Parts: sequence; C-alpha cells; structure tokens
Amino acid sequence: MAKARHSRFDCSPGCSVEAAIGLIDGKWKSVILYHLLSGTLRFNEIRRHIVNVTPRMLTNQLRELEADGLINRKVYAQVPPKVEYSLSPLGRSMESILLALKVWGDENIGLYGKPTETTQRDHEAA
Amino acid sequence: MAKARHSRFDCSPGCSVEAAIGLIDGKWKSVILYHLLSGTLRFNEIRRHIVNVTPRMLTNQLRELEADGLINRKVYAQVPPKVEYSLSPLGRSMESILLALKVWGDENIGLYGKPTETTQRDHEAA
DNA sequence: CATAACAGTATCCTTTTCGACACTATATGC
DNA sequence: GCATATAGTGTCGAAAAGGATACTGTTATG
Repeated sequence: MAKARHSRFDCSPGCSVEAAIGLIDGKWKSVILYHLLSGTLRFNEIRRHIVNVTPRMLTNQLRELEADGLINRKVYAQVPPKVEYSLSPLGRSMESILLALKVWGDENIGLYGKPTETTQRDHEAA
Repeated sequence: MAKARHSRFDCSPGCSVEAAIGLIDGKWKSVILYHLLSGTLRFNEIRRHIVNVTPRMLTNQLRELEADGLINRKVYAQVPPKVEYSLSPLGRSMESILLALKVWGDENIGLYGKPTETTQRDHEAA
C-alpha cells in the first residue's frame, strides 16, 4: 500500500474488503505483522525471523506499514543504532484477522503454497 | 496467486499467513469472493457489481480463483453463453475472514483508502 | 589492526501486474 | 437488417513490485 495497488474505492460495498487487504498485501507485510503480534522486535530480529527478505525489502515494507499507521518505529539515539518496531493500536486491532488467516492457512495450504488436494476433497466431502 | 507472488514458504511459522493472503490478494479477488458470499453470479453480473473491472482482468482473476479451488465455474451449453460462478466449499470456508476484513475496513478505512486520522486517534486514545 | 554488529541506502535490473482497446461468435428482439 | 446481450480473448504498453549486490558510518570486541 502507501502507493495503493488497491486504490479504487468506488466499488461499494465490497471496497472496504479490498481496502483492508490492501494494507496487508505486499510480499512481506502480513508476516511482519504476524511476528510483531508476539511483541516488539528490532530490525535484524525481524530479518532473522523472515529468511529470504533482503534489507531493502524489509525497510520498504516497514516504512509502508508505518505510513499506514499499523506499526510504530522507535529510534534510540545510540551507536550502533537501535530501532524497535511494534504494533500500533491500529495494527493490534488486526490481530483477529491475522490469526484467522494463520488458522485458515495452516488448515488448508500445503507446503507448495496452494490449497491441498486433500483439503479440497475434505471440503467437498463435507 | 496461481503464479504465486507469495511463494516462499520456508519462513515458518508466519508463512501460512502469507500463503492465505496470497490467495486473495490480486486486485479484485477479495471483492469477487465477497460478492459471491451472497450467492451464485454470472460473469456480467459480477462486472456490474464491480465497476471499473475490465473483462480481461475479471476473467484473469476468476481463472486464478478457480485454479486455487476457491470458486466453481459452471458453463451451460447455450447460446448466448451462460456461465455461473459460485464459491466452492473451500471458498466458503473463508467467509469469516472476508467478513472480518469487511468489518475492519468499514471501521478503520476512509474513502481515500488509508486508515483515517480519527480512527488512529481513537485507537491511541484507547 | 581487523572484524563483527547495527540499521539501513543506493543502484540496477527483471518480473509481474494491470489497464486500454479492439475483437470473436451466435441468437434474439425490433 | 441492425443492434444488443452473452462470455469472453488478444495484443500492446506502462507502471509497480520485487530481487541481487554492494556499500555506508560508528562502536565494541578480539
């Protein structure tokens, strides 16, 4: 977001759904938020939690989350630098959504990133 | 999805969150699913619900949703053609997520597509 | 003296996404 | 005989997103 991929809000009434996911799409945003649910983290701590994220992308995603008011960034005037990221109250208010996504994902998604065949059969059978 | 923008699943344990939103990101997917919550719709009915979507994009998004097993596509051997789209059981299982996104969006997002100032203050005040 | 840790930047490049626009075939209604 | 509705497809191009790699300055540690 912040440069709004989902930015046409004249599509009532589904638009608020779009707008909401617009804030958490972007390759790494939801994972970042998910990890911050457990508490404040420093830049490199997040990096270690999320393998494969480059510093450039991490900065980028964190800045967008901050711009959207979902996280707080606290800089300590130290050297070497210390920067802490934490959920803002607004970010915290997404907790139930993030947890719902996690539960759904755990139940329905295989390691290859697609709903599993068996899952689909389970649902068909139901 | 289907060509997996969110496709690195070695990032345990937040990866299932990513995987789940990976299925519903893509410019129009969540809105489509949201509208299908109310029942089966034909191609042009969806088009009318979602202003601004081009037929090309709508086809594209519907095919990906179908490939991911979230919706069913039923073609009637008629002319002029008749094609009905409906949620699969797997798609239906996302209902609570979609509704949660809608509620959150309604509460926190202004018409410009960003969290409202007042909303952020409300949360700060809380 | 050299190295590691911190929190990033800068530059370049490729891939993906999205939108505009034109076009298809057939049957029905006027 | 012409327009309209159906459910799309095809091509093109612009813009955005994302990845690779190298680099910054300072301090503590060995």
